[in-house]
Amino acid sequence: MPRFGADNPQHDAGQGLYVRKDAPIYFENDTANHWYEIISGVVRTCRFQVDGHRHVTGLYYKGDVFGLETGRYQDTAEAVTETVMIPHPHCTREAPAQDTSRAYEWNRALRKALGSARSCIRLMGCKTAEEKVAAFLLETRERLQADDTIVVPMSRGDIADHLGLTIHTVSRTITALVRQKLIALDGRQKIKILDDKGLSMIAGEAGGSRASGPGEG
Amino acid sequence: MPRFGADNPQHDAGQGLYVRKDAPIYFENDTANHWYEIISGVVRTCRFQVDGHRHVTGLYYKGDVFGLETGRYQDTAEAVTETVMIPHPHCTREAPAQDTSRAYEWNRALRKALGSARSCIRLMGCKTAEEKVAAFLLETRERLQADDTIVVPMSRGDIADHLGLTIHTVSRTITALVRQKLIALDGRQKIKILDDKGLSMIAGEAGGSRASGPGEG
DNA sequence: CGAACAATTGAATCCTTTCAAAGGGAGTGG
DNA sequence: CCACTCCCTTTGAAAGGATTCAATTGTTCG
Repeated sequence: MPRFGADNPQHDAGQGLYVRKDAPIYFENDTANHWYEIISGVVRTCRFQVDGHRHVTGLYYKGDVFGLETGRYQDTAEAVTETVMIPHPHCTREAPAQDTSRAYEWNRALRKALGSARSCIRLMGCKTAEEKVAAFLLETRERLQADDTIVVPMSRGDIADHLGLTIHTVSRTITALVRQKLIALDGRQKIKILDDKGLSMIAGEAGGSRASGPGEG
Repeated sequence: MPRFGADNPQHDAGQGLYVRKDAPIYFENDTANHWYEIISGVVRTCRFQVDGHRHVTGLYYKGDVFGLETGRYQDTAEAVTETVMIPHPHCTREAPAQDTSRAYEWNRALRKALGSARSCIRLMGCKTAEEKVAAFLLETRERLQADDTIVVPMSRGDIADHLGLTIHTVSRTITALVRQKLIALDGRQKIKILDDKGLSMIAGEAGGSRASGPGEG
């Protein structure tokens, strides 16, 4: 079985690693040699059910980290766009966490990974297709650090497998949001957010402001 | 608004903390003073949408940790059963990570929390109600370290809000699994797993064995 | 034993999926 | 430069599954 992931026991730590669009980075059940920090580009992790269904378990953007599981990778990682990232060696039995700074680095990375996982859980907690897509758009804007216009880097299929929907439903839902004048399309990748609060409402979040709410000023 | 969580700035680190069934531990948006390690009992974390819907974002059992977010808690934590846990002080600006052993402790805790989050994501990745419930039962057995008979500690409502279903669907699905002779009920809490592999198949996992699969010998 | 709450079950509705087909871009080759 | 093809996306109609509404059954606790 010729499987070629970018993960390699001999990566130079700190060296930037380039992977092209759609290239695999590591496979589920491979020995986890490194975790990765994204310099530029987008990465997805996914799992496959026996019936062939794919579940995109995470999407990672500039500054995010992934592949922090110990022992063996529990997902497959692939580049969504061409991506540059830094591989960091994992803690192993032979090379345990020697120095403190290393421990702190892991700490920071683990916190970051936990945050990504939380985002994913929040997204999947939405019930209807409209809630999911609205939440996804808001989340993607935030993680891409984009303003009102998002250039969605992944395909409808990726979005669908991330949200637990079909391509068709994702497409229909986006169309519906356009018709409601909440967003506008420019090609299939560029999505402009027209009504922030409207989207937030649909997503089930407190409209627009993330803080403790209006309160009783 | 009188909100009384068990989280308290003055917890004695290392002291066991007892909370009764259904008691709150901390609330979303509270300052995160501690993270918790469960000695006995079960805890749920949840978030609420503006429409009132509840999403159970995590279930934690003996040995699990929760509440590791920095700054403010992002979920509300409540005891599902009466619970004993150990509060651990969070790293703050005033009291940064001084010593190495503390850093390692956090490391271990963060890894554990990441594992719990992964489980949750795996569960929510299931598409149909049957897949979700089957996966939930298998997961619960594992995390309770139970044998074939699970004493499910939470209500149908908790299960439903965890899986993104309604109480009705959960109930119907369980009934269906009983009819298929995959499980058997004894009261509403005791669930006996009759057909391991059958459940795994439905859950979409490779039947029973978790390893690299049959491969090509 | 009765009351209150949790769980189960039935029937109709709504939403998502499935099946089927058409539309639109990007890239290649003539 | 244009025509063609391939693949992704959009859209339509029918089918399937989960939710909602409504009511019953079963448990636990006072």
